[in-house]
Amino acid sequence: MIGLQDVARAAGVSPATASRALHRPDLVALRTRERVEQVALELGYRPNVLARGLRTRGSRTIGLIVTDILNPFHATLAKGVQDAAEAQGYTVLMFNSDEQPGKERRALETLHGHLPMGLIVVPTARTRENLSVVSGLPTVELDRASGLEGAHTVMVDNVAGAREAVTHLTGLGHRRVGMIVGNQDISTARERLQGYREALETAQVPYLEELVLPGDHREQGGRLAALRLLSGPERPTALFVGNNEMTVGAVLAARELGLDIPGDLSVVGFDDSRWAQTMSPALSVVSQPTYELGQLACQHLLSLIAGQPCVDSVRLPTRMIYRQSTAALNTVEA
Amino acid sequence: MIGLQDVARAAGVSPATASRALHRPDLVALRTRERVEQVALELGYRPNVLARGLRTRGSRTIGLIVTDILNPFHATLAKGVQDAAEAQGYTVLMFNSDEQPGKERRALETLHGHLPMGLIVVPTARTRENLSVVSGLPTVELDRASGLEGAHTVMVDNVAGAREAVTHLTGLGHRRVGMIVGNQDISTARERLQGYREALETAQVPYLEELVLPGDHREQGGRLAALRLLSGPERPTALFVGNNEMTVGAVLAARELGLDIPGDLSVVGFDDSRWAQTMSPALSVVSQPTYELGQLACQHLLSLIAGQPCVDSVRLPTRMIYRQSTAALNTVEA
DNA sequence: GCCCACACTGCAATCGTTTGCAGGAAAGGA
DNA sequence: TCCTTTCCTGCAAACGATTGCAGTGTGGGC
Repeated sequence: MIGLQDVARAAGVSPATASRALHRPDLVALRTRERVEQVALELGYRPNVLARGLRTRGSRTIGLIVTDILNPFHATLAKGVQDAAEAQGYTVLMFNSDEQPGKERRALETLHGHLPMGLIVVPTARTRENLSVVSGLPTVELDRASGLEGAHTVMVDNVAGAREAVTHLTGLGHRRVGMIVGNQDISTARERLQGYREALETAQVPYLEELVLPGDHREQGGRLAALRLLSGPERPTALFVGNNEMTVGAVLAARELGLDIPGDLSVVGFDDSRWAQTMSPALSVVSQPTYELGQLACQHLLSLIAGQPCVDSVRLPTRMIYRQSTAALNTVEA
Repeated sequence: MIGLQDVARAAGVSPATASRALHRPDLVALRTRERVEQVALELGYRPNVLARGLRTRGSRTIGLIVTDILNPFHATLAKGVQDAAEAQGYTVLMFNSDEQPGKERRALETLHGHLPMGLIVVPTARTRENLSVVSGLPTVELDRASGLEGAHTVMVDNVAGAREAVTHLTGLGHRRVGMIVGNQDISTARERLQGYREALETAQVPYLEELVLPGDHREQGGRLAALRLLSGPERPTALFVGNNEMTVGAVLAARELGLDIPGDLSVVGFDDSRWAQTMSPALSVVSQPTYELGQLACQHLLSLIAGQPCVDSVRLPTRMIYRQSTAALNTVEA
């Protein structure tokens, strides 16, 4: 490994001067600086981030914890964060919590030892407690809010998104609109449920508890919930599903039961995806500006690190995309 | 930040003893050790990875460079690597090359400064040259081979996989079998093309250059290639596509042209995915043990780091999955 | 009672970089 | 010519953990 020592020796200066030449150009004579830069380039010098981080207590590294990297939504968030970080010369240390508070905690502990300058986290149900591991670290919560007082959050407007989706369904004449909803410990699930209720109320459709079933944010959970919901005596004619993975399960469940979409059942999912676009019929969804969400969270964090004042909470709008999985209620049949 | 100093002071020993108590248990008296461990736990001590890495020149960190984190195949590889690394107490620094040699090089330079103990890379077209940035670093090439002499590689048997797919098609009676093939600078693309040729030869079907069109590994490239291939005067009756993203494009192209799958065109893709399973008709594919591939690469790398002897090259088998996108050639029509 | 061996602990150097401080040279003014 | 100011450079001390070496104390053997 080529060290600053080597560069200094080759350029005939002290390590101190070499260091300054490379990132404090104004403090060193032009000729010296050029010589050092030249030598550094020739030797392929790369600063040792560990040593520098140790000395300056600033590693130009940020942590990122997502709950499921296999979910394209999270992969896209991650890419947004990474691209924004790289643009500013930051390195991202990425971890996966798999939605498990225990794994999240271990990730935070590992991260802590790396002296990151900030953290972006998609919270789990226990993030509020876990964040004590890195107390004092500038932190941005992404996609969900942990509920921590005064936390910085970057999210979409889940209430409005859900409202739009369900309003679309009631507008098509549906009165029995089911919902598969996520874990209520998680803010997005709560907010989407709220949007659902608001839309029903506006449409003067009574809210029926038996039409709202919980899922676990994964495909299997969505499938099981949908099977139960759709096998009942008076099954709903429309279904709003609270996240992308559960939507997959719900559609598969409908197929298993031999239900035609949208003939027997209209379906709207939350979050767009390749799969939603190419399945047949193509799925109507509430789409989210996912990549931008990640980018924005990172930029927000970097401002925070730089000590610039910024708003606590950012909400990006969703956009309803109308495809072929929703249709007007067949009043003859109903 | 709680340092070893603090632990030592609280336990009434020197930092040296504290250090040994925590990871050289045999060198320190039982009572002392227990006291230190107790105190470390109470104070929530976490070793400073930077300082340790600086001193020991071993950071328990490995680098991972994939070419496209948005591609579920790569996301799955990444998860396999991460899970295996975490199981051994290693942290993964992940980068995205986006298939661009320039980004790959920058990633390697950044990585180099972090003094990683090893590297897992999905090579781009220029990885051979770029790897000089981290010369001497234990490295495993994943999914593809850069062509570097004596490199360690973990891949699937692309030739056999492609052969099986195309043999399936010729077995159904197809004689005009098109292929959309990747960048020939990349080993997987070369090998899959070779499998295609071998299968044709075995079936005594002549190899026609005009039926093999290049794509760029992305959806758009696959779509454009398929549009050209399927708009010709004598269009193929079957299509083998060289990777998952291009398959999406090819299927969309077939739909645009109003071709029925599998009535007008049989399609086989390489690499399975949620999308392939749920589209209609469900897609026949050559599936890969993706997660295992990532895990294996990581275990291989860790053996390499530990100085254990291991084979240079590992090949995992693929598995052909028969679904509804392939059908016997309609001889009346043909 | 003496000495040796052994088990344990502490001192201090080290990793590569940054940075406060001070010294030295050059330049400019008197 | 001499002094002051400015500009540039080097010395040396950090950052926090690890580790070779030396020192201390205890117990046991004779």
